[in-house]
Amino acid sequence: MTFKFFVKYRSIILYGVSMAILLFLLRWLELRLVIIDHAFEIYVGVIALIFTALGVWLALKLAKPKIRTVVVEKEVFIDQRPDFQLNDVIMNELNLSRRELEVLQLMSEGLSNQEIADRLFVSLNTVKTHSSNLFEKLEVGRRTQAVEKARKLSLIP
Amino acid sequence: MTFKFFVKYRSIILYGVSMAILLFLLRWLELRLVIIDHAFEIYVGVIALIFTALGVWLALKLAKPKIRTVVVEKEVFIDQRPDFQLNDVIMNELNLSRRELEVLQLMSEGLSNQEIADRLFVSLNTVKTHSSNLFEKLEVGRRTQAVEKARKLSLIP
DNA sequence: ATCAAAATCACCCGAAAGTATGAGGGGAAA
DNA sequence: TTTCCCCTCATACTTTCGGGTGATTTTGAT
Repeated sequence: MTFKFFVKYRSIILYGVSMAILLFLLRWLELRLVIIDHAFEIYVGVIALIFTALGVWLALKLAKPKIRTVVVEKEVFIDQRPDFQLNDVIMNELNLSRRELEVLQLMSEGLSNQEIADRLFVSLNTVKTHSSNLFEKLEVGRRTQAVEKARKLSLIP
Repeated sequence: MTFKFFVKYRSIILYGVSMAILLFLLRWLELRLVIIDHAFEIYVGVIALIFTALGVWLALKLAKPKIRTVVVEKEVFIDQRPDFQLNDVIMNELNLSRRELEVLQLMSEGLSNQEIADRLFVSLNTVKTHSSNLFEKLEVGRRTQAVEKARKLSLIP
């Protein structure tokens, strides 16, 4: 309870204590400077400066820092290419099977036949068979032609 | 010039002037309170409080506001489809030669090495050499990967 | 249950692609 | 002049690809 009170008004309490001590010191100093000419002005000037500094310190402690929000717009370029839409018409026309399409897609991503086999959990022979059937339906002779043609026919993105 | 100087140190100058005026007033007040007991402590206490307030005011004036930057991403849709624009930056970055680019373009059209050789009037070996160099620069292992990567890097349409 | 299509797998073989190594010529820059 | 880069070409070899042939299993429709 009293601890919390102390924590909450810590700065203010410290300021008060500091003020009391300073006043005491200044009073003592006053008694020593009383014989010097213009001692009073110097004395008061010192008080002013010291307590100004104390005020500044207190303000920095208590004041919530101003936060100025700056909004920065950053352009993010997004490829407008809409979501790829598989051309079902061509799929039916060419009578491509689902498996053949899968092989085609992975082929277009640059995978080797063995890699495609690993990806689809089948044997290399199976992939070759599907490739062969795919080439026949697309009427091409090699994978690069298949990929190129499939892209044009919207079978792959 | 002097106007700018004033604007820049406006708070500090005002503080200085305020201090001078206050000292004058307090001096005047001092002469009126000198006959009252404990006048001095009251006098100094008033000084302390007043200049603390001034310090607080000055601190709040001078404190730099924290700048908090909020980045707002603004989506800009670009239509990448129209006229293909060769990415010269990547070309330079990868240090691709003109011949390598030519081979890449024909490769992406589905031509075999021999067909590319016929098209460019060079030998099969030459095409293989260019392909090899191209794969190295693109950090790929086969033509399908090269084509895929080149498309993504806007080296081919 | 039957049948056709799709999927899976194997093997053989030649073609194509890709790697490694080496050589020579021309042009530009230091 | 020397060096570097690009282009061209060759040879030998390895790996991957693709065609051909055939078989079995699975799946979906009737």
